[in-house]
Amino acid sequence: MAKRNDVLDFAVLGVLSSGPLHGYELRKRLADVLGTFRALSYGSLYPCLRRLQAGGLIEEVSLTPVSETSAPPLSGRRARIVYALTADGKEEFDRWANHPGPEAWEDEGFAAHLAFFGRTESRVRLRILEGRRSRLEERLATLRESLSRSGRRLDEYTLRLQEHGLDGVEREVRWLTELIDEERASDS
Amino acid sequence: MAKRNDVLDFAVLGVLSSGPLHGYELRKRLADVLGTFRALSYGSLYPCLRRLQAGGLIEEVSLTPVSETSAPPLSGRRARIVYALTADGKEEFDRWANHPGPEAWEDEGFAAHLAFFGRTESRVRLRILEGRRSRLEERLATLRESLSRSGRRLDEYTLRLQEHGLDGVEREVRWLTELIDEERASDS
DNA sequence: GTTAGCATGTAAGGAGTTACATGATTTT
DNA sequence: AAAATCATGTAACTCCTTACATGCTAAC
Repeated sequence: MAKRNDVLDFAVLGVLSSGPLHGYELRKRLADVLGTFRALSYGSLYPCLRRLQAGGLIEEVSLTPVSETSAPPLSGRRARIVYALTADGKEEFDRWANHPGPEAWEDEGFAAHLAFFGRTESRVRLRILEGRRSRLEERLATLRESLSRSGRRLDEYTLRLQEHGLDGVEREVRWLTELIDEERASDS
Repeated sequence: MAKRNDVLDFAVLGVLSSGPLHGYELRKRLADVLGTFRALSYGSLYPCLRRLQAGGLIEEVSLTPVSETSAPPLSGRRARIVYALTADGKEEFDRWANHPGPEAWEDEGFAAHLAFFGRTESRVRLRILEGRRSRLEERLATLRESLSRSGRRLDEYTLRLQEHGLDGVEREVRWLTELIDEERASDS
């Protein structure tokens, strides 16, 4: 199992795990949670919802979504399709959040896991943060190696770009170290 | 014109502009120049070469590529197909390098332009750097706005991730400002 | 009355990857 | 004799975006 769009599926389940929502609203939450960049189009989202529904992880409900606290008579507006997690969906989300695979060290996967750290056990959080840091340290080694290998014959500006990229990764490693230290302190 | 793969095409023309190369070697140079990340697969590169050839921007040559300085009798080895820029290809590359479109402010496009700054006029370099900086300042405004809008209801960790992303963009703006100042100084 | 925002969806296409197919040469 | 590196190429597949189709309500 687990082969297809994984990260997106996980994010959708994660957002739905705080309450039922319809597609349009879901997309906005997704953008907030994963960063404005990962604001996917409806052309991705709606097929994803159908896929999750077909897999029995979410279902249509007729409840008003949580966003509508003091419901305006939901007068007209086009019919919304509100989705909620099923029991299987909750289970699947929990499996994702607390039994991370190697996708959790990659850029997108890591961001998605971090976004739902509130639903992840402290022990697992630490594992994800450390795994991510190792991943970046590997990348750092590769970058340094390639820079010292081809650095001399590179354009001055290209060199600056590479060095800037390297600094960025180093910065992220320091950031992760901070998070790890805090996690260890609060866990103790 | 100009609709399809643009950035990749530009990068290939750019690498070939320092001398003829065959696909295998070209791919390695491309990785050095654009960062190891942008190391595209042969499944992308070879079709790209055929596309450029069909467009008359590159052509097959029987010369040994520059990489073979003191040629080992090129004994066996599978037949290599060495490509060189045509006159049209040189012209097209120059148009790219010195008449940048809006793609030059985006992540990939900017990296590609920077990689060939050696072949770009100082005046144009400045324009690209400043355009990129404006682009990032826009992004900064969007991020800040979305952070202050949805920041309160965000998970502590998600917030940290967003802030880290924001810091990263600010850092890039400072970096660009350095480059711009240097460019202005050397231009004077 | 027209624009903006809400709301769902499909079809076509772009850009890339992986896995495969093929085969030689050099190094271990 | 196996493994690594050189070298070119194709087919299938993934994931995503854009543009379109539809239609309602609220605000200007």
